[in-house]
Amino acid sequence: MKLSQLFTKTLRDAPTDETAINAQLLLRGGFISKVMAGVYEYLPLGFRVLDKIQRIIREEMNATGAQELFLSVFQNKETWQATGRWESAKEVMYRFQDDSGRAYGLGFTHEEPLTSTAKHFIGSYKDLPRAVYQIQTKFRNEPRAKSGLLRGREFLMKDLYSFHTDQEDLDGYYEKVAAAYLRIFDRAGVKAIRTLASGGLFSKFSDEFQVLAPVGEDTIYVNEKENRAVNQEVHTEEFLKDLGWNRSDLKEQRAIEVGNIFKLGTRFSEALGLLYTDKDGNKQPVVMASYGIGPGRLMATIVETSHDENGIVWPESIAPFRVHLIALPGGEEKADELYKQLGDEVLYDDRTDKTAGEKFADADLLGCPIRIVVSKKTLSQDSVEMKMRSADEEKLVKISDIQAKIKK
RNA sequence: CGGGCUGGCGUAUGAUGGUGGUACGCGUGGUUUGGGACCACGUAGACUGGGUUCGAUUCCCAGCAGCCCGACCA
Repeated sequence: MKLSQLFTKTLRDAPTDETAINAQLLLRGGFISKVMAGVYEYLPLGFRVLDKIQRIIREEMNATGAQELFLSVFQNKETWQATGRWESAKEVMYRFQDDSGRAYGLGFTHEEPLTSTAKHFIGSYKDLPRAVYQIQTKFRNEPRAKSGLLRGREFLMKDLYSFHTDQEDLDGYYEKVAAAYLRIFDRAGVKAIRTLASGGLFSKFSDEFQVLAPVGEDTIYVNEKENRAVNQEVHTEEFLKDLGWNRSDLKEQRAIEVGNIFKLGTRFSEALGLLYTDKDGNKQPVVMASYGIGPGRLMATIVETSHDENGIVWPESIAPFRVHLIALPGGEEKADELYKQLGDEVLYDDRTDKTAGEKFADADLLGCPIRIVVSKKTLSQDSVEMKMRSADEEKLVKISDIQAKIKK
């Protein structure tokens, strides 16, 4: 991609009404655009990052045996009434009527519609287990949207749902997904800590995946030896005793919840009549679990945990481009040539009306892992300059060696 | 939902109860280029409603919007 052709531009100053680091840097870089509180658009650079995050998630979800699908945003009242959540969730669910008076909701989660759909296909123990997931826009009437992409009213969610004959089968798959989650966060360049938390409406406990950051909304108590934690909500003497942990071993930290997994039991299957026939011919409710990750929140979390005073430092796996190529005077022709050779993962600053300083500042802000500068100076030594975004030092690399140097 | 702060060109910011500047951006022309260029000309702005006042962008009230703290957070 040539910077001279890019849809967006960078901003020298961050808008003053955003204080969260992720919002400031992503807005300045032109990764996202704000529509209203808690509602953001993903622009080309941001969309590339998001796409890479989603690819990682899809790979790991598919590896657990889950199948991708795509449910509807529109929710019908009757399905939600069956579980009581048309009423109990009315504060978080956007609801409205069309001109004929028919009521609709917008999905903030999909247990109800999916359980309802699953009834068409799951009727026997032979149909179990199954796991399906989607990546979709959710709507949630947040009383207080905040912190850029971290808490929005419209946001992306990867939601996975699994269906099992019994608790034991569910437990096995649940642990498989927990391991997949840790791999996802690791691959995306953040250090997530599996954290015990309360189960909300669904169950006694749930597992959250928390990334330490001052902007985080959660307070967790980290057991560094085990790389586990408990959420403040369940930080009680008797609970810690059950875990065999001492309060003195735990460190209080602020953290961002990037994932959450729940054992749902039979709450939804019973309410909506998702039953299967077991080997003995008896009807049994299907045992379910659900598993969420917010790709946009994850993107924001990465910015919160990986930046410096000049801009974002993207992990290689999810950077919008692998290489940021800069042409300085005298290097234009050679830079054009390199741009054609090096392929799709290059953001090429071919602008002729910008100074070197501005190009460097933009490269730092946009945060691609490898910066390559081509100028008269470097070409006089038959070289280009190469600098990693995460490092301070640059070095000269012979033109003939570039291909090999930027390979993963 | 309770509390606080804020509301001005696209962004940042100065001054101001008396016809609104500056920087960046953007446009045109020219000169430039290794860490946020230079010159000239041009472009573009007071959230909405009410009140006080001879006169309100400025003061007051309400609404709306944004941010922050708290509550809430399948």
